[in-house]
Amino acid sequence: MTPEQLADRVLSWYAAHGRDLPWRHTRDPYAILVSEVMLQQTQVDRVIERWTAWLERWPTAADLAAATRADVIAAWQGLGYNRRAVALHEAARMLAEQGIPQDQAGWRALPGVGPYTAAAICALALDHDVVPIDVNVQRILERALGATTIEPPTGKGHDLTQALFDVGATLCLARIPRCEACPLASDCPSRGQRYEPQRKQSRFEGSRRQARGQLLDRLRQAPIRFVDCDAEIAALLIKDGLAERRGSMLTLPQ
DNA sequence: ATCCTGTGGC
DNA sequence: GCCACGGGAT
Repeated sequence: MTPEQLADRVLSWYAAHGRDLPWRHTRDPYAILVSEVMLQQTQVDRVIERWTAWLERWPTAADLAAATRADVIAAWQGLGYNRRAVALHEAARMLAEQGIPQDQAGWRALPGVGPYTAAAICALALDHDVVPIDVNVQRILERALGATTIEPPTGKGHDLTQALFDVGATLCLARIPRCEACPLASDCPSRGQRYEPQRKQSRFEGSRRQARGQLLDRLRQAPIRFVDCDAEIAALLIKDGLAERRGSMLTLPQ
């Protein structure tokens, strides 16, 4: 199968079976940025309501830039990878001050925006003909083409990106793909194959990760006396901009 | 127990 | 290149 055929079939499938997600109703770069940062390592179902509420509370980059960091961190509760909240807040300040970047390099200059997110924003908000490669898109391309990138047909970068996300999320699953429903199956060399998990995740119970999360949750409720917390864990939060020491107290920043 | 639309620090 | 970074769902 050629890349052109793949794009064709995925786009046809998407027209009939694509998901209707709230951030697909906007082209506002700030709103797309919020969705992409939330979606980094976080599943769609958990992001939908949080994105909607976030955009209601802070509709523009200037609105988010004007918020306190403490409020932004508090609003991130439950989304995980809390550094993203600090990065997004700082990114909003840069957007409010410097305007909207028009290319991937410009977006890469924002904290929390790496190669994937920069490409995604350019494809989805700026309508550039690029396809961001995340693990899901990479999986589809490797299985179907033996390739790691794809050049979208002119004018189709935006739709092909959304279409590949949906194929990856609903059909070309990591372990057990649903080839019987996949528009690529008839010409996919990997059709019918199963895959073993390769990633082993360390235990969460009793981990430093858990301790971090618990301390941050306490800070979200109220400042605490420094002596009442594990200094090593507090130092980790401070290093990431998630907490600060004020006298004898540990608080959310600002 | 395993999965999940990455980024940044070293 | 390797590692830390959350938390919910299944």
